Formats: sequence, C-alpha cells, structure tokens
Amino acid sequence: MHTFMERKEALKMEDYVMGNSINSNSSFCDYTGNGFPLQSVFDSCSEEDNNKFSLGFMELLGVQDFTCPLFDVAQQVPVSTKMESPEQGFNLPATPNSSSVSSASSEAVNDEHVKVEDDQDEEDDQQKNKKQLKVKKTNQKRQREPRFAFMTKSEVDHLEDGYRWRKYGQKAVKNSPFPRSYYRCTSTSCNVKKRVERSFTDPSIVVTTYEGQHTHPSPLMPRPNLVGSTINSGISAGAAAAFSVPMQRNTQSHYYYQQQQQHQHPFANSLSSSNFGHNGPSIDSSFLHERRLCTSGQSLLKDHGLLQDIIPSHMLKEE
DNA sequence: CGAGTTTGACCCGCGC
DNA sequence: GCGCGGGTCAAACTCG
Repeated sequence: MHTFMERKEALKMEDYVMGNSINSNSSFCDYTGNGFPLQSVFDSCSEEDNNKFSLGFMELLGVQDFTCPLFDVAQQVPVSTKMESPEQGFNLPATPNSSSVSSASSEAVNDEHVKVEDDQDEEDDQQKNKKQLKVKKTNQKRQREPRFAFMTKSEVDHLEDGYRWRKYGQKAVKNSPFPRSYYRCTSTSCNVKKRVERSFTDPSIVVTTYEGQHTHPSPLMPRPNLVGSTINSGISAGAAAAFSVPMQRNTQSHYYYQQQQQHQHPFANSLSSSNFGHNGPSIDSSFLHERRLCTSGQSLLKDHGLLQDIIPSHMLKEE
C-alpha cells in the first residue's frame, strides 16, 4: 500500500502512454510480444463472445457495435465453454455464483460429487481439497471474464483505483525482469481480478489488466455512478466501477481530476472522442481499420491520443 | 488479532 | 507425451 504522497508522486509521473516511451522505443507488437500477449488485453474474443462482449462488457463501456469485429483476435477459449448468454455472462456481476450459470451449476454438482467420494477417505483432506480445486478449475477455466488492460506510466506498480485489492500471487514473467502481480478484489462475492506488471521495454510503464466486474461500489468512491458523469464521456459508471480504472476518488480526487482535465481519463477521452456508447458506426470502422493494421503487425505506434491507454495494444497499431 | 503480503508448490492449457 | 509458462492456492509471515 502506498501512501498518498507516494501515490501523488507516482501520479505525477503518470503520463498515459501515448506519445511516450513505448512508441519511441518499441512497437506495441514488441511490447505485447513480451509477456503481454494480445489476448491478455481483450481476450474474450470468440464469435460468440463477441456478441456477449458487445452486450455485456462493452455495453458497460457504452460500446456495442464495434466490439465484435474488434475482439475476435487471439481467441483461445473454446466457444462452448463460454457464457451461454449475455445475461449469464458479462452483463452479470462477476461473482462466483453468477459469472456463469453453466459453470456455477456444474461446479456445484461436481463439488458435491467430489465431496461424497472423498468422504470415504477422511485422511485425504488434502487430496480432497485438491480434487475440489481441480474440479473448480476445470469448470472455471472455461469461462473467462472480459479483460481490460491499459498502460500507465507510473513509478508505483499498484495504482489506486478506488477499490481494495488483495495480492494473491506473483509470478516472474518470461522475458521480463519484472514480476507480474495478481490481485483480487477484497470484497466478498466480488471476484474481480487484476494483474499488474511492468513493461520491460519501458520500466516506467505499468500494465494493469482488469478482469471481471465489480459487484459493489467502490469503497473509496461512495458514489461511483458519479464518476461516469464526471468523466463526461460515453463510458458508463458501471464500466468505470467494473474495471476500476484508476481515476478520481474522494481522497485523491483533485489530482485525478486534474489528470482527467489535462489528459482526460483514458476511458473518457477515447470513449467520448470516439463516440463510444452511441453505437456509432464510425468508431467501428476506425477501430476495425486500426485492428486490421495492427494484426498485420507492421506499423509503428503513433500517437492515437489517449486511445493508447485503453485500447488493446493490437488495436493501437496504425499505418 | 485480523488483514494483507510473500512465496513455493501445484494445476492446467498450449505448443512442439 | 512432454515441457513450459501462466494462473492460482495456501501456509507462513508481516504489519498495523
């Protein structure tokens, strides 16, 4: 946990990636190729997911139409394992009980089954736990929450975003001297996770990946629904709350607000400036264009404005 | 003492 | 099938 002063100091450093070291030192492809795969940015990308994405996660962002074509890259999760409907998927709070009906139900059944089996051998508690874990994993693995990643130039790894996080893991990242930290929202029944890692191409850049949606208001942001309006963009408050992008809070609102005024929040800027949330077709084509260019993997990053903060790296490529 | 962090071990998916 | 890497768990530890 960083003190306010530390945060403040760090935030002074905060300078959304655009026009900064990343594009000067490396392309996004370089970047994503180093411990931050494209799918990690937005990896809910199957055709089916695209629909869900557009109806759920991106709906939260106020974006619908542009998502499908945008996020069909690098999809790795089998379609059949994903949420069965938007209502069961991204639209619902990412709680263990509701993240996926199919998952939750099957999980419960399997858990029960496993328990019955293992009760025969009481000494096998550990094994039992592992079994349950295994079952859980096999069922949970399939469903992936939509992820949202953005990069921030900051000296501190863990950016304050209004939510409380508990670190549950840290892993060394291949090809990177910087470890990746795993955080979970401390609120019970809220299984939002985030990963924080530092770009090794530019150690001053922190890559934060959010996964899931908060099922509760920010403990440090008593009226989260005001955030959306404050941002003055197409982004919904739900999206802001869901992905808890570092933004203004009561305790640090002034600075954050200034950040937003000067740089604008990545969400705010990119979304509003791109007609996010208005189902505008224009954004679709432009993003599509970017994405195509990106997937071609040829171009260098240019200044997209703040889009670079929230748009997956593969979308940030530009001719 | 509770909440959060650290860290080694484990599991799983994926690529070869 | 095997090895690697990502993601998670959970015991031990730290801190307030």
